[in-house]
Amino acid sequence: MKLWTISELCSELGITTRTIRFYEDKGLLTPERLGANRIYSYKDKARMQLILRGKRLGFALDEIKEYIDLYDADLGPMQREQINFLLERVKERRVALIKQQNDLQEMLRELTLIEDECQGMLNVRPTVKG
Amino acid sequence: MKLWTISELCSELGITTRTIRFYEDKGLLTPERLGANRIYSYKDKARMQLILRGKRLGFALDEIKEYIDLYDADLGPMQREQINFLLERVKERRVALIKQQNDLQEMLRELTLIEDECQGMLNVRPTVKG
DNA sequence: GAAGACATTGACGTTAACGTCAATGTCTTC
DNA sequence: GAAGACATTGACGTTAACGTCAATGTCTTC
Repeated sequence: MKLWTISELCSELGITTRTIRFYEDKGLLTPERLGANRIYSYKDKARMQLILRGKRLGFALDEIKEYIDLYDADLGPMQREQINFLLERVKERRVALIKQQNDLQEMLRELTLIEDECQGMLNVRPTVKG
Repeated sequence: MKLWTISELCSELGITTRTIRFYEDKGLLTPERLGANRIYSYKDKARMQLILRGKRLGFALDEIKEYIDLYDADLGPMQREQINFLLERVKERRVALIKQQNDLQEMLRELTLIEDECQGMLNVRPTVKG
């Protein structure tokens, strides 16, 4: 079972040690310790990847934390009401993500239009002076 | 041809006047003036909507500005080389957006899994005490 | 013409997400 | 055992994206 030091994990993920410690302060992950030193497991790495994906999608760390909380909620000891509550949160998230997906597709369409326009300009005739 | 005052446009877009003035400072839009007062045209509104969409997608104002610059670049007076340069930028953007789209779909898949798991827990049996 | 409603331009404040630097500890290596 | 390499915990600094507040102007309305 593979383990990482902080600098190993950071270089694999392309972030700084400051960042990962900052996330720990914010309660986004809780690595084991070997003495004073942090030791990261595969699970920690996966969690960091979730966080970084959230960032790429433009979420704030608070929102990412909420997502992670949904992600590793333990349904076992939950009451029906709690599960229903969680389900609601999940559905809200889904709605927001689908909105974002629409925005994205719209933007991609626009880029395609611009691209076509550029290609059109380039294909009119190789050079004017001909 | 419809025109807006700053507070009209802001309330339609759900933002504050501070925000729109801030964007103007950053060079993201340049409304007309009637005396000292800003007057917004339909084009300004459309541009603001582009900006807000960019924000929803998690872009920084700098990136949004670059996008807008692509968006209303005037190809007419451009040299072939300039158009090719612009094309490159557009393609870079497209690559980044498609990455983001993949991230989004992955997250949606995960949400679906969580949702199913919740539904599963709820459907086992209505209540335990039966 | 005084009172509101709305606008303007500074300018300083605030929060999130880190960067940076100092002081200190531990572990290997020559 | 001194020198690096890597780690730790503060703590203060920085940047983006606004919020807030003061001073002031203009325009309507009673």
